[in-house]
Amino acid sequence: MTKDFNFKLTAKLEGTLARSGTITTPHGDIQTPAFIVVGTKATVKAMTPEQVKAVKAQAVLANAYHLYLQPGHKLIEKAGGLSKFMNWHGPTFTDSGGFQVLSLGSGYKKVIDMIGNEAASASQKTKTERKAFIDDDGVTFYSHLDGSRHRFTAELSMQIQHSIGADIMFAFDELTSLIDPYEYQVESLERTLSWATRSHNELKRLRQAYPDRPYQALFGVVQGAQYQDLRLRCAKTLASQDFDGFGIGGAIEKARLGEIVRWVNQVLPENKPRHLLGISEPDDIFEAIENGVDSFDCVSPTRVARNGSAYTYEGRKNIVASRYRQDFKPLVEGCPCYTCQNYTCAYLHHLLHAHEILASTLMSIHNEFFIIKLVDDIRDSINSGSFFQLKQNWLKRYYNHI
RNA sequence: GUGCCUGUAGCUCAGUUGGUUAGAGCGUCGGGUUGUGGUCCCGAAGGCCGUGAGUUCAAGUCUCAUCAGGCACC
Repeated sequence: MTKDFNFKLTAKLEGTLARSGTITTPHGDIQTPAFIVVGTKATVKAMTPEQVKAVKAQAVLANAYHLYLQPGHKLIEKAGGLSKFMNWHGPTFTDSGGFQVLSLGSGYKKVIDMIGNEAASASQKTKTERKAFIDDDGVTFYSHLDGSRHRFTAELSMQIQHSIGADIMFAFDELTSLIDPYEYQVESLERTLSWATRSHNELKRLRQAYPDRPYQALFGVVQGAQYQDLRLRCAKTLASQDFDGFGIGGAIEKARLGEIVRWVNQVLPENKPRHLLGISEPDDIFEAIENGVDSFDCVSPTRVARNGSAYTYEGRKNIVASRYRQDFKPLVEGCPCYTCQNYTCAYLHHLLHAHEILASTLMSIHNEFFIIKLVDDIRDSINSGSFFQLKQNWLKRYYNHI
């Protein structure tokens, strides 16, 4: 098997950990820093692959848990792999399903924000209704689709991801929440590290068993919550193993995101890519890139789009609000995206109120374009040395509306 | 003309043998959404309970009258 995966640095920003580069995969290159679009169930919600391409997305990230339950990873394998199945011909990622350990487990139906506050849940019976139970060997959970019982282990996650056939896969990990105590974080980190090694070993076995498959890269995932000793131990341990790159995961307090990412990236090898999982707020993106992150993925652009919010240079705007009823300007004046080139706020406001499905599509096109362009602009600024100028101007306008 | 049924939030309706400040869903208005459990989460505004009398300590609820809509019969 040829290893047609690598990462090449293009430029580094003096005095920071920021860098630009190129990730090469069997399905094409990714210029970094890059925003990776999320397509959980082998579709970027409400968007065709042509539209995904038109917003300049370089890669799509799908989810092993969801595809395992529906339509089943074996079916995707039979279809010729994720890329062919969903008609997306660029690079693909799959997440391991580790996130669902939290979202179906201790975090089930709870709102746990990035400060660590546990907000009131939709259901008061959270504790008794949780649908995932964790032990050192794996996670037992109940399908959100039909209630059937399943069990994930590091080995099964790798088998699923291998069948799905994404270019970049993540090791099976446990995502803890900010409100878990230190003792639990330690216990959880042991599991994540052991699962990383087991994921790696299982993949080696699969590579030998299927020597004709294109190379599928594996990223180990750094956990450790907000604790420096845990983050460092995790990053060092993973760095000493032969991963192709790294994910940085876990709930991270917004105010400490840059700091935590810096600890990790100072320890991880410079010549391998680092992906920050689940982040897309503009200030977080600047912080992360400045501290050495190469790629991101996040559901936010499409999720908030479906609920009526649009990213603009002056912050996020709720287009459902009545002030847009007769606003005949585009979401962002001068924005070259398909939505802004052809539609007004008033029309989008109407579609949202009428619950027309085109609203989701047009809003998603704009939001994905906007966040991807932000990251692309940051990449250019690293290459040209104007990163701090861009950061200051951009964030001032976005958060202070100046 | 006679009999019966129905009038409660913008809409569709709940409201116990009469008993605190009359509720829900939808809609409206505002906010939220960070490795997605595809129409989600939080909050707010909005009612002289058709109208007028009466019974009662107390009426959306009981009585009478009246207005409006519906059904049936002559």
